[in-house]
Order: sequence, then structure tokens, then C-alpha cells
Amino acid sequence: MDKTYNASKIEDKIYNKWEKKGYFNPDNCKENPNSDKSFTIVLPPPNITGILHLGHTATFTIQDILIRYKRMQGYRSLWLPGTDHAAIATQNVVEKQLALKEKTKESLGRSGFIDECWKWTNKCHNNIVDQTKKMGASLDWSRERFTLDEGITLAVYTAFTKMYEEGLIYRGPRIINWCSSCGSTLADDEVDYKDVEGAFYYIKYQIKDSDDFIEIATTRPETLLGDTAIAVNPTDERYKDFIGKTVIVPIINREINIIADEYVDKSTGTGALKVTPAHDVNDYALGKKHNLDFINILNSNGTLSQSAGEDFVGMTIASAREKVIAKLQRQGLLSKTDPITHSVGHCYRCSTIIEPLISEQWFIDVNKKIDSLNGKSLKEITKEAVELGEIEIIPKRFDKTYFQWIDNLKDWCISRQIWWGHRLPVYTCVECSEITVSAKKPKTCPHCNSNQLKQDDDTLDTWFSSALWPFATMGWPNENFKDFNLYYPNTVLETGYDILFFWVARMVMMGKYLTGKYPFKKIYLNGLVCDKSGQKMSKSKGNGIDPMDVIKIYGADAVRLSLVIGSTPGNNINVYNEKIAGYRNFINKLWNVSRFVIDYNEIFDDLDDGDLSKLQNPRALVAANELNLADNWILNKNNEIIEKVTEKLDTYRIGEAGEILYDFVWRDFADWYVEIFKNKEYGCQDWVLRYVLINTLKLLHPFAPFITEYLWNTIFKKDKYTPLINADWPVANTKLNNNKILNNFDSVKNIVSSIRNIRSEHNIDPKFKLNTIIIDNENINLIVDNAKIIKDLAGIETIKISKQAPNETNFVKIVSDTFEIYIELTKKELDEILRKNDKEIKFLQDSIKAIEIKLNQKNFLEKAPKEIVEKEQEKYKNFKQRLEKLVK
RNA sequence: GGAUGUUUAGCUCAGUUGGUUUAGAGCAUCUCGUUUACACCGAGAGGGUCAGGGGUUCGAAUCCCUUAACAUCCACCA
Repeated sequence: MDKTYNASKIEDKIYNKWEKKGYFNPDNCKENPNSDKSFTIVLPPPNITGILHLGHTATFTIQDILIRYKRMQGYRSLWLPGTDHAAIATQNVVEKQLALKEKTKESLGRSGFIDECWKWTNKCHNNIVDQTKKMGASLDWSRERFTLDEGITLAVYTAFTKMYEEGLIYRGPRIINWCSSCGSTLADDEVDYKDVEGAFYYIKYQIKDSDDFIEIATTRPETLLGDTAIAVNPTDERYKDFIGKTVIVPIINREINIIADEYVDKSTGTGALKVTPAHDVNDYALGKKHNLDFINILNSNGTLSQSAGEDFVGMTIASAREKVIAKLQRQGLLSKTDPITHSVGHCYRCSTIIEPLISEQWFIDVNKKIDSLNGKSLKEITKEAVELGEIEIIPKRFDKTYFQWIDNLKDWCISRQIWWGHRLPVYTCVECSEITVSAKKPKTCPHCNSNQLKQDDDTLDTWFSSALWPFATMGWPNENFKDFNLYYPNTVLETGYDILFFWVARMVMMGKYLTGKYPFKKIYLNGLVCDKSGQKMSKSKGNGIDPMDVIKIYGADAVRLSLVIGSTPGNNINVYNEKIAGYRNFINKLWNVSRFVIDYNEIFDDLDDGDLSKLQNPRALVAANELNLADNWILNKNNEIIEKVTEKLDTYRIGEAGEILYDFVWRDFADWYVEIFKNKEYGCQDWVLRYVLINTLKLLHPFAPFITEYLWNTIFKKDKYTPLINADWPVANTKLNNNKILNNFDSVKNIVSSIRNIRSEHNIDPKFKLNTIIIDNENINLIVDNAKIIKDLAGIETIKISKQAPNETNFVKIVSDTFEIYIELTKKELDEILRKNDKEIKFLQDSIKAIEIKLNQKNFLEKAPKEIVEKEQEKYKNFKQRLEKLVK
């Protein structure tokens, strides 16, 4: 074994071996009492838009820990991988690539462009798979899926058709969010609102046949070309007489009416509002209510249309705005402009300003009550999942966020005018113009028998297919499919909180509606990965860490630990190189402590095959009499962490589980037990060392799969042994718990530490051995039995047990637990130590005073639980004893 | 406008239902150190009135109220 652990030398080999032998595939799971129970996670499919980032590593690690843990416990554990075609995002990436070659998607045509997308997809897919494997993710690649593959497409079309037939999907003109750069609609959630600096333009509209004007304020003067009314509040005294009058829209001289509506806020702007029903969500509602005209002044590419008038057709919004302002100024109709900061919608994929406009699109009706859901709506079933506790969100505080989103939910616009994605399963007859919706393309028109059917050009929102992911990947709509019955509903859905609405809520909605079952039992939301100062990692900020870089430098296990330990669900994780290096050091510690056990002490070398087989699942045995205190202590400790780590993993406290293991390996096992083991005279048992190492490797395996598997293989060399990935999870034996052993060992540790403290405080050469005298008491056997290691660890030459304190003055007294210890020192050292004792005495006196007050309170004695009172009394006794010994 | 989260050692963070916690860890700092693994190490030390204020309780980092700063989400924005 090398002196330091070299991750890159072994990781790929180990992964390949696991994969080749089929350990990731639950069809091969081991025979076990748990193996009729399933544990399922479907991987949130990464977008095929590029490479993976550290956020992926974080989420993959959490899922891999859960899967490996359950797999070792014997559950039929499926972790299913896949990728997402990511409609708009991918289309944008491919278009950018084409632009470099001075091509456009139009120049290629639809099918040529789709071919380019597939080329990109395949390339990108291979990258993603390679990177995922480097992270150690134990995914069942034999079940890998892609959102555009045949099976998922059938699921998408089946879902669409069912929803259409039940009237949940409808088509109609509505005001929608339009991204002129993507050339497509967006769902409401896909619009990012950002504050921008703009201006309030005050514009005068002339009242017809009069010299009077009514003044309005707007941030978007160019939309006046589409104005079809002016609205005022009916209770507004200023405008009472204007209601019902006709005004003239400047520039285009259209005649429109002044209407009254409560919606208008008297205090905003001038209190009069121009109404452009085709280009503003609120104006749209007013337009519907008051039966106004809807004039769409925009083309799909964001330029002004014919309806904006000859002077403006073809212009961009920005230049049209300038021209309108200039014209108004010339006509004296622009009374003033005020700067204002307001929030403007941007495309979440390309940051282009969103234009609200009216368009014919497909929608999902979230409020319609339907029979197949017992008269409930999609909105209601989505809410109930969490409200009724059918699905638990971890952490719980996201319940509120979830409900709030649902309460604000409006009909979901699902059609997109892009090319990359699932085309709508909607067919229009060229001859009779009737439409047919069908999962399979009909040969002839059911209305007129014509064979001239044309499929809709629009594609579906990418989240529509993602919403089916938990069951479409399991064979749905074929509900007899084996996987569907075994692995659906999934157990846990683990993902970042940033896609709770986009994705998670929609899976809940579609899962319950289409399969009758909620798609998973638990939602575990991880935080986002940020840099050291808490900034979200991003390409534009240049603060991103490429997981492949750090895996190469520090090893995958170290990277995994750095993303998991010290992080909690729903909170962001700050990651930086020093932190990863810290966990690399820990991995190296594990390596070296194992090297000590395996290489230096060769405690596995004499074992025959039978012994080794038994050792794969060591029984937690302890014969207290034959073992020394250190042996008993480490066995107890090990048993304790088996219990704790198992409990933490069961309750999804993954970071805490990792921390417990970190402390155990480094502090308890390496720093104390292994150091003591080196003392051959003290005589620790080889089998204890073996037992603890084996269990440690098992417990650590979900967190650091590569190094633990490698070490396991250096112990169990032959192929006939089970590899660690498939070994049995250790079970705690609570009968082993023995507080007396733990306390006794702590006493020994305390004695050693306090002597070391004295040494260090006074720079006593480590080679210089100290002479000590310990005062006899009822616990003295603890010292006698463990004198060898106390001497060894604290650098002591002699321990003399005496009935009384030494007469010589060159001894310093320390008190550790129940023991009074005298250490022989020189005069100079002594003086300094006395001062230190004062500090200790003061602390004890203060503590005793505080506890006394507590113990004299009637309330405390009456109201506090008995154990607590006893504990305080115990503490009091203890402190008092120590103080007495110190001042004596 | 509504909601949520964060605020604990110089830095980055843990701390379940209030009570073995005299508030912990890692990094950084200081001192010493080549001992059967490990300097990607060992031993030891210093460093915190747990954001401020009030309350509940025998007992609060933990529960309630309040103030402040920061972050995020939702809605609105003529």
C-alpha cells in the first residue's frame, strides 16, 4: 500500500467492476429478509445542455448515499438514471453553435435542425454519463431513459390525450408571456422578474369635440398604438364627468371610450389608466370585462405588426418607443417624464424582456373538477398531497412555500413554438379542418375519412414530459409492466429547492391524476451549492468549481464528503478548495489507519478462508473479562455509532451521520485506540481491531464508496467474497452498551490529557519521562490495570501509588476525575503551574455556587424531572470532590 | 404587499422533541514535536455575554414577541 492514498489510480477500476458485475441493478439484489421491499429513487434528469456542475455532484451524492445504504440493508434498491431534452435551453445552445458557423435554424429547416439537436444530445449525453460515473453514482444504467425516447413519448402522448378527452386540456386565445428571442410562449413560472430603471411618461389624450385632455401615466408609451380604452376609478371625483366620453388616441387618432372600473388605483400616476388589452395581463382582464377590442400590435419576432399602423410596422419595440415619444413631444402631448424603478419580466433562459400578448395556445385547466378525481381539480389534488400528509417534504418549512404556489396557480400554458421537443399529438385535417387528438397518429380523419392530416407544429413545455418522469420511466402507460408494479410509487424524490414548482409539484399533480397514486412518499430538498462567500456558483461570475477538476485533485470521496458533511436539507452549501482538501486529509487518514492495520500488523494474513468469510459479517461479541479497557471501549463506541449512523440515515440527517463517522475514525479509532494498540504489553486483541475496521468500512461506504471498497478488497482479496457495495449493513447490539466502560475509559483519557497539558504548557521535552505519584482511592484499580498505556501516552517513567501526598515541594498536583496526581517537576515549572491551578479552582468554585443555587430552589427540585436533578447532584458532588483535592 | 430562511470562535458551518454542552467541528492562529500508519501528521493552547431587546419556564443557542441586517420565494407594479 502506498504512503498516501491515490484516488485517481483506483476509482475508475472500481466503478467499472461494480457496473460490470451488475451490482447497480436491483434484479441482482441479494437474498435477504428485506429484499421484498423496494427503495426507489429516480434521478432528476440533468439537462443535456452541457456539462455537470458541483450542484449535480451534491444531489447525486445524497441520493447515492441513500441508495447504497438501503442496498446494503438488503432492500431492492433502484436508482434510475436519465437525461432531459430541456426544450428551450437545448434549442438555444444548439442555435448558438450554429451561429458560430453562420447558420440559423431556419436555414437548416425543421428536420435538419432536429438532426443537429440529436447530434448535440448524443455528445452531451456521453459526457454527462462519464461525469456521473466519476462521482461514484451507483445508478442502474440498464434502465437509463431520455425524455424524448419512444417510451416516454408514448407516455406524453397518452397523458395529453387523456387530459384532452377529460377536458383538462383546452385551446384558446389568452394573454401569454412571449419571448421574442426564443420565439415562443413561456409558462408563468418561466418568467423572471427583475427590477429595471425605466420612466413614467405622462401623456395627454384629447377629449373628442373638446379642448379638454385626460392625462395618463405609462411606462410603455409605444403600446398606446394598441389602446382601446381609458379607465378611471368610478369614485374618483377628478374624473367623474369624463366617464363615458370619447377620447382620441394620440398619433393614430383612434377613438376610444373612458370607462370606469374599481381596479384603477386613484393614487398611482394620474389616476387614469390607458388600457391595452392585448399587451398587459391586467388590461386583458379589463378588456374581457368591458368587452373592449383587442389589438395585437406585435409580430412573433418582437417587431411591430400591421395593426400598429404603417408608420411603425417592422420596427423594434425600443425604436417604436423612441418614435412615439418624439411624435408626442412634437404634438405637445407629453407633459413630463419621471424616472421609476419597476419590475419587468425576463425570459428565464435567455433574459430577453417578455412581452405579454394574446395568442392561441394550449392550456391545462387546473381548476376544473373532474369525475376521475372524485370531483376534485388538479389544483386540489396537488395541494392535498402535502396537506393530508401523503407526501412529506424535508425540510418541513417548504410546505408553506408549496401551498402558496398552488394557491396562486393559474392555468398552465403548455404549448411552445420551438422545434426541439414533443410535438403536440394534435392533427388537423387539411380537408375538413377538424382536429383530432390521439396518442397514436390516426391514418385517416375520423370526421371525413381524409388521409390528409397535419400534425401541429407546436411542441410541449419541457416540464410536461418531466412531470411524468417517476412513472413514465417505469413503463407507464403499461401498468402491467414489472418495474411499474415493483418501483412505483418511488420512495424519495431528491432535488434542489429551486425546482420545487417547475418540476416537483407538477410530478405530484400528474402522478396522482394519471396513475391514481402520488409519485413518491418523500421529497428531500437540498440547498444550492455556493462559493465560500455564499454566492451561487455561475459561469458568468466565474466562481464555479468544475467537479471533474476537484475530483482529479482530491478524489471523488473527498468531494462527496465536502458536499454532505455540515450541510442540512434546504440550506445552501458553501464549498471551496480548502474545505475539500480537509476531507481529502480525512480520506488519507482512513487510508493510513487501514494501512497500519492491514500492512503493518498483518492481522488478516493468518486468517483462512473460513475465518475471512465469517469476518464479512462479524457478530458483535464481547467477552468482557478477556478484553482490556481499550478493547471494550472501542467495541462500545463502535456499537454506539452503528446505532447512531443508522438512525441518522433513517431520518435523512445525512450530514450528521457523516460527521459522526468522521469523528469516530479520526478521534476515537486512530488517535486513541490504534495508538494504544501499539503497546504490545498492554495487549489489545487483534480481532477487535479487525471487527472495528470492518464495521467502519461498511458504515463509511455510502459516503466514500471508492476508498472503502478498495480497502475491503485488500482484506478480502478473492473473488468469492462479497464486495463491500453488496455487504450487509452492520446491526447494533444494544446489549453491548456499557456506560461504565465508556466512563472508565474517559477517566483514563482525562488523566493522559491533563498530564500532556502540563507537559505542553511547560515545554517539557517529549523524550523526558516524568515521575508521578497517584493517591490511592477506591478506583485505583483503573490506574493499576491501565498503567501501561497511561505511561505510554503521557510519557511517564513511574507511577507510584501512595496513601498520602509527597513531602517534597517539587511536585505539582493535578486532579483528574476522582484522582489526585502528583507530577515531579523543577521549581521553575512549578510556579507557573500554580497559577494555572488558580484558574481551575475559580472555575470549580463558580460552578459549585451556580449548582448550589439551583439545588436550593424548591421549584427546581419539584418541577424538574428526577434524572436531571440527580445529574445535577452528581455533578455537584464531583466538582466538590475535585475542589477539595485541589485546595488540600 | 405576503411568506420563508439566515444571524453561534478571525473564516466556513453543525447543534432532533428546551436539561450529561462547563456551547462543538474544520480551517486559520500560537507553542512543542522525526515515537510500529499518516506532516494530507501528532500533542497542547488561545479564541464565543449563541445579532440586539423583552417574555414564557425550575431551566433557553433551542419556544413566544419585537427590532435590525442579509438572503430567497410568491404576488403586484398604469
